Amino acid sequence: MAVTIRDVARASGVHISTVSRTFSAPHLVNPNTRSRVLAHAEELGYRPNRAARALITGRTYNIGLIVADIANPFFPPLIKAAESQARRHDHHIFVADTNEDAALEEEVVRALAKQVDGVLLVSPRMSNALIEQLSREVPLVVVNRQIAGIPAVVMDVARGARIAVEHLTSLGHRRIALLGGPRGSWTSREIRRSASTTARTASAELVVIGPNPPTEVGGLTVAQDVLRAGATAVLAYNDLMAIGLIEGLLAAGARVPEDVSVVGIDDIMLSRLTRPKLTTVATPTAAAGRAAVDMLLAHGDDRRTNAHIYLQTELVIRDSTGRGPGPHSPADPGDVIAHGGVAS
Amino acid sequence: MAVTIRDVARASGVHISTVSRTFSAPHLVNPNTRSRVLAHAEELGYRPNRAARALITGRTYNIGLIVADIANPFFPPLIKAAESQARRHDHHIFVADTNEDAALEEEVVRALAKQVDGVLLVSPRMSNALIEQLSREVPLVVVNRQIAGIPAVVMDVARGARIAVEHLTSLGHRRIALLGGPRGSWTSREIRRSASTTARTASAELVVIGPNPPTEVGGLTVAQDVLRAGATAVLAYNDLMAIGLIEGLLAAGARVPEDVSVVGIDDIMLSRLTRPKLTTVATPTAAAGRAAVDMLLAHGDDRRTNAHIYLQTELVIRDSTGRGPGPHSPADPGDVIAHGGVAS
DNA sequence: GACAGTCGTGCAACCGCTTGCATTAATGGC
DNA sequence: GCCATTAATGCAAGCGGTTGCACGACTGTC
Repeated sequence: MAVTIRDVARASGVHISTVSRTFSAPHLVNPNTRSRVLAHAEELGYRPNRAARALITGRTYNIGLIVADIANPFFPPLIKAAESQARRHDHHIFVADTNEDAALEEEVVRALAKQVDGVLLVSPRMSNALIEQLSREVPLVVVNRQIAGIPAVVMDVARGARIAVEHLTSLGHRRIALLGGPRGSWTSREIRRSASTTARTASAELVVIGPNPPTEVGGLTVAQDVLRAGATAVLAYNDLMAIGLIEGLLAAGARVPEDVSVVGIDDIMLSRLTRPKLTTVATPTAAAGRAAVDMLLAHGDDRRTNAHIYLQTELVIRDSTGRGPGPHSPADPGDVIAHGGVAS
Repeated sequence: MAVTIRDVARASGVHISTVSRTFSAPHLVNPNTRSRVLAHAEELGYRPNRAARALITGRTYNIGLIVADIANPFFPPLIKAAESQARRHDHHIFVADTNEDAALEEEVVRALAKQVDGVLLVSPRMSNALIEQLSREVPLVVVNRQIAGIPAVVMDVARGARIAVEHLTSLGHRRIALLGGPRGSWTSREIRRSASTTARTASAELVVIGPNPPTEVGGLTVAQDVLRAGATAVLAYNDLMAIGLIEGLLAAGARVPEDVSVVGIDDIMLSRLTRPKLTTVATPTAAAGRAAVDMLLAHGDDRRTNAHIYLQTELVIRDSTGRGPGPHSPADPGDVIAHGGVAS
């Protein structure tokens, strides 16, 4: 049915190895022969069968991309960027969704391992030990996680959280709630660590609420907890939770930002469109997707490198944050950036 | 490096064909042998190489999923549902993004054709003729398009558009703008056709503006055109455009819905969160993703079937629509449904 | 004109697995 | 106790490519 290398060879009157070389080692074949073969290949609509090629070369030209939840708006820009970058290098992308389930992550990596050149693990929920083990079975690049010996692309959320908390304390907030993310999230731990340190430095209190599911509902359901805790400002694990929280706060009769200030993280598209518009820490998701693909393709088979790429985050101040009860200091304009560049 | 069928055969003391049958035709092997082989396979961490299997069986257990724009919030729920349904049947999903480019669609289908069992073409921008031609090279299921002989999953946007326009005319709107979608979109044509007929029946005027890019910016930039056209109500090709339009209208000093009513299509997550909350036609995207996968797996190799699955759409009335200048009739409560079920 | 070097091509093994056929052993009917 | 079945396994070809090696035809050198 499908046209194979043999059909092209027959049509061109050469051996299949010559056809093969025409595509994978053109310099080895006589220019005349080459153009004749190419003409026949074109005419017949021949495309090399990648699976067959992979069988012998070991390179599939496929990449696995594993995310916790495709429908979480944080991921699509990353997926899109990764896919486009991969295709630029003639690779295809398998996308898999693990529903925030660590066990499923492992299973999917294993299932994909044989048919990809590597796997991009975005915001994994697995343990470090398991990731290290898997990286022995298939080249891995993790995004939003730091593990010694595993190539990684990390967005500097620690800095983002610091600046967000500084923003809040400078507005006079003295009691800040932190909405934690899902269990197993490295990012969530980083945020917590950094926010905690920063709050202490500014002699503000940090009340941690969580872990929570990283969704709108996750934010909505803790609105009461936030009010009960007496916090006048909140830093949420991500924008979705922040937006859900705002909904919950408004429903409970609290005003945002007059009564409670809310800061999200990620700067998803949504955040510009809600009312009030969300103040948030922008993370360069598209850049992360591209960088992760580049890293995977660059490192190829030499696993266990210490290459880490750091991407900068920035505070985008919109309408969901305002004055708190305490004295406020003038904001440092250097930290406020409207549109983000990327540093490595 | 990787463990192959030979390693398992050696460990179990049987021929590789017995190992092969243990996995692909278990009834042909003695239960004792089978469990011994399975034990050794498990111990060694053996997983059959799918590429090698595909080479001989012709089945890859992979599916291609091609969308115009992963970052457009309409698609992720569909991708997520398709991926999960595919995995339920032990298939993996290649996701490709074509940036709304018809030529790229063709290229991607061809590139993927050899390594998938079929391709899901979601909201394709290609011509029917090209789709028919491609369907001869690889099994195809189209979503949101009707082509004779090609299996399809279509959301009944015609009915959705009809009910949306009826909603507007019953509120007293007599001059309605329709924001068209991208060139090549079957859905856009369906909406236009249906809206046009419905408007005529209600003796309202329909002003078509477009084609437009199906994005927030696409809606934002035509706000002036809408006002200039003197329309008091708008039906947009999708929610993203509707939301952009509302932004544009508000920026231009028009109130929504007091001065202009706006209806979107899709009911993306965003639409519940903007202010005003968007009235929109809900399309069952997740169900479409599942149905498309089921269809592809069911039809297998018998291309050219006429199987079409129709999914129902529903009007969700929120806050972006209100009274128009003309006389209004009471809304038909039967058409107003808050949460959607799915019919086939 | 003999010889070494280069270039272009063919040959055949092989990647990991499936599968039709052959082979062997065990079973049951008479 | 013999023969026909049936069950379980082995054998080997082949899926569509790639690649090390061998070989023949030129080329240039002395």
